[in-house]
Amino acid sequence: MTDPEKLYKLIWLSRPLMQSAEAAVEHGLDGIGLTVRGRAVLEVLLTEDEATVPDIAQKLEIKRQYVQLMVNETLTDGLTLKRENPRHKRSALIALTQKGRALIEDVVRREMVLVRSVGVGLDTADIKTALKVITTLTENLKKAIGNG
Amino acid sequence: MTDPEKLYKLIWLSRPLMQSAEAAVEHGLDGIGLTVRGRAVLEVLLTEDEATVPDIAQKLEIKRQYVQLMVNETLTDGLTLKRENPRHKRSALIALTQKGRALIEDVVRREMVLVRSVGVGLDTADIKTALKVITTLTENLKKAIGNG
DNA sequence: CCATATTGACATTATAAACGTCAATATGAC
DNA sequence: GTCATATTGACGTTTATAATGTCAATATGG
Repeated sequence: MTDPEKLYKLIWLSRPLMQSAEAAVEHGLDGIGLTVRGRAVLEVLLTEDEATVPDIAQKLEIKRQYVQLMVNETLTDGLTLKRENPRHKRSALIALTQKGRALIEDVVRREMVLVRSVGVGLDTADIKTALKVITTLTENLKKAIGNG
Repeated sequence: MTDPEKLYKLIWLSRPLMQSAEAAVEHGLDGIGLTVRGRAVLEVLLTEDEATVPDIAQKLEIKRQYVQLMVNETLTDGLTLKRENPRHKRSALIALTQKGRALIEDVVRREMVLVRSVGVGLDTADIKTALKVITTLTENLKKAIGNG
């Protein structure tokens, strides 16, 4: 049996966690010349290697029109470039430039240093458990909304 | 020792969790005649019984000027009322009306039903662990930003 | 009593994102 | 190949959430 009170608390802790996490990211981005939304695009491309704008939108779970703006910024800044898309002539594949890759890798590296420091005192097994709980919870919530 | 990769994943899961949770709340608010920000105020007052606008702002960790708007809405809708504040004559205490209390209690009750259903399959001990991990993580992140 | 702080009210701005729509062009079924 | 349908990029509008700035009123505390 689950304890609904604790579960309720846990769910609402997601907001403060997210806010501090994003504040930390913003902090780390200070003076680097990369915006938060630019970072989001680059991070997707770090794992995806190349993707169309709609692909990225799906990954980020936001609308393609907004991603378009994000991507255009990174193109302007020379952090990404367009590659011919064999599957769709109008929709180019977006990929990291050398500059973009160096930048996002540096950003992520620094973030990992921070993560390491905030993780002091936490047990690996507990983190694994938390990861499982949060994942399950998120999936179940999505399903619950989807249905009714 | 902690596993920074897993920890990193866990931190970024806070966003999808929060989004589905808030989507669920919005869903539950549909047709009730209560806005998301109205709900936030009422929920604070459910645990605080009475509070000034600046008090609520501190609880919600947002600016008092914005909370003022939120509170004014609930006052207009007859969900909250002003009480004389012995500690400050200009800053009234805000408290739930019968109507407001009934409404927020009903909303929370329904949310608990949903929480119960999405918690199926999760172990109480695991939830407790997750709660501890997330709490620690959030605190540490806040500290880390605060300092350097 | 008076300097200082708090509060409410209001206006402006920022950010993240949704929504609507158009024209261009691709794609896929025939 | 042609044509109906879908996809995409571009652009404009709108919404929600919140921060910021500022003023006047009024409280509070030394």
